[in-house]
Amino acid sequence: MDQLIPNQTIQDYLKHIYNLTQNGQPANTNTLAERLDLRPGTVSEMINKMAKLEPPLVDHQKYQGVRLTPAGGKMALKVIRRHRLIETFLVKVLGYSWDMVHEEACRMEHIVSDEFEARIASMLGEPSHSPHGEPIPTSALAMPPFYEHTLASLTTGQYATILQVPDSDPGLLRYLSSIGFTPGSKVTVLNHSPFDGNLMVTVNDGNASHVVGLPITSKIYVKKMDS
Amino acid sequence: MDQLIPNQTIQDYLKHIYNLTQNGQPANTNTLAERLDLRPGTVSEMINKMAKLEPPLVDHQKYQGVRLTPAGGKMALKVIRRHRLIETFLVKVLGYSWDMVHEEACRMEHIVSDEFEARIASMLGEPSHSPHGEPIPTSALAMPPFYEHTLASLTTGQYATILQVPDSDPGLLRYLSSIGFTPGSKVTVLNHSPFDGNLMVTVNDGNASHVVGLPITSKIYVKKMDS
DNA sequence: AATAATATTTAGGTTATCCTAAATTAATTA
DNA sequence: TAATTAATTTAGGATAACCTAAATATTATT
Repeated sequence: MDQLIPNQTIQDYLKHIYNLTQNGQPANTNTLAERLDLRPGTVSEMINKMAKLEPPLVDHQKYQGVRLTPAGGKMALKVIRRHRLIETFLVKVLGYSWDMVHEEACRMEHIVSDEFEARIASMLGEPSHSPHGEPIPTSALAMPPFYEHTLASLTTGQYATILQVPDSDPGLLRYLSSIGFTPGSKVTVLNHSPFDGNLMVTVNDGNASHVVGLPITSKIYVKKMDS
Repeated sequence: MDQLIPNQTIQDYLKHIYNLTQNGQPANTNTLAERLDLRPGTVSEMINKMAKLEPPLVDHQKYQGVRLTPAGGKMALKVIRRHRLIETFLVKVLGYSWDMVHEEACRMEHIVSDEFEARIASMLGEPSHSPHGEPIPTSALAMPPFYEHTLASLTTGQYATILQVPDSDPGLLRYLSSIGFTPGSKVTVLNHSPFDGNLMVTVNDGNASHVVGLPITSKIYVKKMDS
């Protein structure tokens, strides 16, 4: 399996294409370029190269965006598994705070061995989710089902348990933990503002209430509870 | 400190120049090329570039070999510290066998953060030596003194405690542990053969004896005991 | 449907790191 | 010391991954 994994650059492309195609749509060049912090021309070139590898890692017809082939999908899941296992490892074993693990995992994911991956997974008890609640593909590269509902879909009076928060913005993660928004927390919507989408919520039935906007609530996945 | 560390290629040059200049002699291009698995022309070029960085990392006059500058020496020690800390971590925390850690450490040493280095060092109790007995520079980058005597310097009847074995050859490491040659073991020389340098030894006063040649004994450092 | 706006690709160029092979310098031997 | 051998450097090139800017295709708007 190791020898099938291509270089770091391509691994990053695979990860981002995977994320961008989760909605069923192909990933487009510009969005990919933005995520990778590269210029569109560079991405266009590399996509072409990835489509010509043997086996091809992506499906691509000119101007029509890009999708992962089965081979590309496997490799993407392998990288994602490593990333999330490493994040979990850094928090649980080395005591990192959850806002400091993403960057470190982004570097480590490309260079650790299968051995390292297997050892930390075993030490952690084959975890199914990262500290941010992101699902970890199994060692057979099966991805757990995605969560359906975001916090943004709740309305006044409803409550829910937080399942997953976005992992890559340290400032946001520090803010979320400061208001108690961590996987497992129960949030109750005191008020849903229909025009701007803001939610006023309490966490774990506490006294403090917080107003949180759509850019945040639309990226937090929850399990809805009866209300 | 982090921003002073140059890229992976240069880190590897620094490490090898450090090792090759321990005897007081400058490192020469061909030896360096061999260690780095590159062609001499490539090394010559890169040495030149490293000498022109600001601050320069190496001293070099044409045809006269290369030495580290104080800046280069610090960086070399930083990389060596990381390498040996990571080896220790892999053995002590993740349960690797000592023959499997070198390669993994060679990749990890270039990408982990100061944070990672500090956390594993603290978790391990600021270790002074790797599992192979190699000294670990302190966080202030002070290198413990080198060991003076190798196993090859013992003669018939002498005995000694093993302090350090070479870390990078997995096959050799498996052989060494199979005969009990690990740091802390006591070896007694039953016979020293003056022509070929072979030593016949027992380990920890056991029954079995082993004949070990110069290529091995000259790379194992020991503490001589009274004989 | 024609035009304007946007997205994508292509063309030509840069830099880092490697290579081989030729040229040069240093070291060794006759 | 001259000639030979060995080590080192230089010259010229290759490749991967990036860039900018121009060209082209698609999509949206009038």
